[in-house]
Formats: sequence, C-alpha cells, structure tokens
Amino acid sequence: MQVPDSKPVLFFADDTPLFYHFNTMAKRYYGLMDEEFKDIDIERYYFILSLICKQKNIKQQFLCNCLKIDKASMVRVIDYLTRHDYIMRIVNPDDRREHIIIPTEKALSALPHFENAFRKLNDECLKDFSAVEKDKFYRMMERVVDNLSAASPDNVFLKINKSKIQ
Amino acid sequence: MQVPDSKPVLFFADDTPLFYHFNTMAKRYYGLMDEEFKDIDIERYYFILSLICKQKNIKQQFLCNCLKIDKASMVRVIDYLTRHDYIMRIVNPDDRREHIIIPTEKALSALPHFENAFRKLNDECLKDFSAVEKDKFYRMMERVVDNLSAASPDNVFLKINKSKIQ
DNA sequence: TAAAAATAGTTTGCATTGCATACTATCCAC
DNA sequence: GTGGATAGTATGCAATGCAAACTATTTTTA
Repeated sequence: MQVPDSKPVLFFADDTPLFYHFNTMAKRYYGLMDEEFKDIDIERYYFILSLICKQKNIKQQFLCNCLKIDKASMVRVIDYLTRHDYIMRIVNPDDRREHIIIPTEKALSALPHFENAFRKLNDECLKDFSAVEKDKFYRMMERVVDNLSAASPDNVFLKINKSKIQ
Repeated sequence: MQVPDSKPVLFFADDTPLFYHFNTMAKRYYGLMDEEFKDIDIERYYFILSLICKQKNIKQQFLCNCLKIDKASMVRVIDYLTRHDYIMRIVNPDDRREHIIIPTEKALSALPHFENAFRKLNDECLKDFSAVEKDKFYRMMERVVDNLSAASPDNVFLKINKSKIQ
C-alpha cells in the first residue's frame, strides 16, 4: 500500500486556508519565545506584561479588547502576574468598577530584557528580509487584519477556540 | 486618574513580538471559518479533513508532523472524524503498526464545499491584494516559517502551548 | 536468532484556555 | 431612586497540549 511520507505539495495552494500558515508561524514563534524566556520566573504572558509596562496604567477590559481574550481568562492572567509580583491591581477612584493594572518595579526592570528578546526573535523571523521587505510584510499583515475585521466585525469576540486544531 | 482607552500605538513596533500579529490573524480567520461552516455536521477539523481527502491515504504520524499536533490529540481528532463518518482507519498491511486514514464517500463529496469555503475566506483576507502582492505575501510567509524552523529545528514538537495567551 | 531499541498508535491524567453563565459592585440615565 | 449597563470575579464544561505509561509491531544489534 502506497503511503505518502514527505511534505505534501499542496500546502501553499489557494484552497489551503491561510489560517494554516498563520497558525504555523504563531506556533513556531511560540516555541522560540519559550526558549528565550527560560531564565524568567514566569512561564507565560510575557507580551501582556510588556504591554502593561509600556502603558503604565491600563484597564483589564482594554487588555481584553486588544488581545481578544475573554475577561474570565484575563482574570486568571492578572492573578498569575500579581502572584508573581509583576503587577498590581488598583481600583480606579474615578470609576470604582474599574481596576487599573500597574507594573511593579520588578516588572519595569525586566522590561528591557523582554523587549530585547522580542526584537531578537523578530530579527530571527525576518532575518533575510530587507528593510523594505520588512515594511511591506508588516503592512500586508495590517491589511489582512483589517480585511478580516471588516468581513465580520463581531468576529472579535466570537467563538474563537472551539478548537484550535484545523 | 488617566487611563488609556483607545488602541495603543505601539502594536506594530519592532519590539512587539510578531507572534502577536500571527496570532491575531489566526484568531480572526478562525472566527470567519466558524461562520462559513455553520451548515456542516462537524464543528472542527475542516482543514485536517481536507488534507485527508486530498492525500487519499495518509498516516496519523504524518498528519501530526504536518500540523504540529501531538499524537494524543490527533487520536482524538481521528476519533471525532470517524464518529461522524468522515474517515476510516485501516491497518497498513505492510507495517501493521501504522494506521492509514482514508476518507469516506461523505467526506469526498463534501470536499469541494470545503475548498470553496477556504478559497472564499482567503479571498476575503487578501481582497485588496494584487496577484503580485498575494504571491509576495505567500513567499514571505514561507520564508518566515523557514527562518523559524532553522532557528530551532526541535521547535517542531517543543512545548507549543503552555499557554497561547501572550 | 533472541533480546533490546525504536516506532505507531492508544489511553489516561493534569494544567491551561475559551466560553458561557451567574454573580457583585458600581455607575449612569431617566 | 430604580433599572439597565459596565467592570470585574467565580465557576463549570469542553477542547487542547503535553507527559507518561501502555500495547503492538518492526528494526537493530549483539
């Protein structure tokens, strides 16, 4: 019985969902990120934490919107980062429903390390890209995101993960 | 207290991990895919199924390799698709350890619908791209995948999902 | 050739996540 | 002031990644 064993040729066909390529890139980047942050005392949420550091004070709901993460999961993230002494919650005196997330000193001093790691990984990703190509790639990704958002504005919080395997 | 409320400007900075963009595109595409397949009696694994249909007979291990899915999860996928009468398992007589996955008639007749849906979604993604731009985008993605694979060949099955939130 | 190692797939268990729902506290509009 | 909206929390379920143990085979090797 003949069984294919090598890479199928049809993977970059026009009837291969782009989802597959986006997901492949994301998974592989993720693996590298994991190696890159071995020596940090948290195992996850590096990018969220860097956002929190850069914004200085940021609301939970806003993080959910930016990252398309539901608020229940976000609570768990915030709990985790708080437990590891990277952030603090403060009730917003102007609107006591809101919690402002602020980075601790520990987080702020780790930020440069995070940014360097991200830059290094990005460079790895695009190592043979010229400056012009890099720029083009970024713009194209922006357009894709715009196109996908326009196609279904509600999509943003639609069932995103019944299953991630496709 | 001043709290930022709109889209932060730093999202396309060079110290924003490309992971974020890959993930955003994947999540949004996923949402659309979900809508597109509303009328199918399976809720997941459309792309895996289309691969199985196109390859005609394919080994489980090969699917794992292509899609970077661990074999335990793949068993669940195969179980699901078998239960819904889209595929069958056959022991390979040439190597009785292996299971060959073959599509049923039901799957083969659904395939065109799948391919059309993928093409439609891809068109949506790239709707304002010229043919040349599309081609460039595909090639760039290929290069990114190559770069990431070269950076860490073991990455393929490295802890991919301690957490997908970043 | 018999024993050991490798491979394909299955099963099970745990942690994380997405998502839905219900809940509390607070704010806003009327 | 009441009702509805909003921010966040708590909880439960299903899907997933991953590890480990397991069976059944095949391949290696001593």
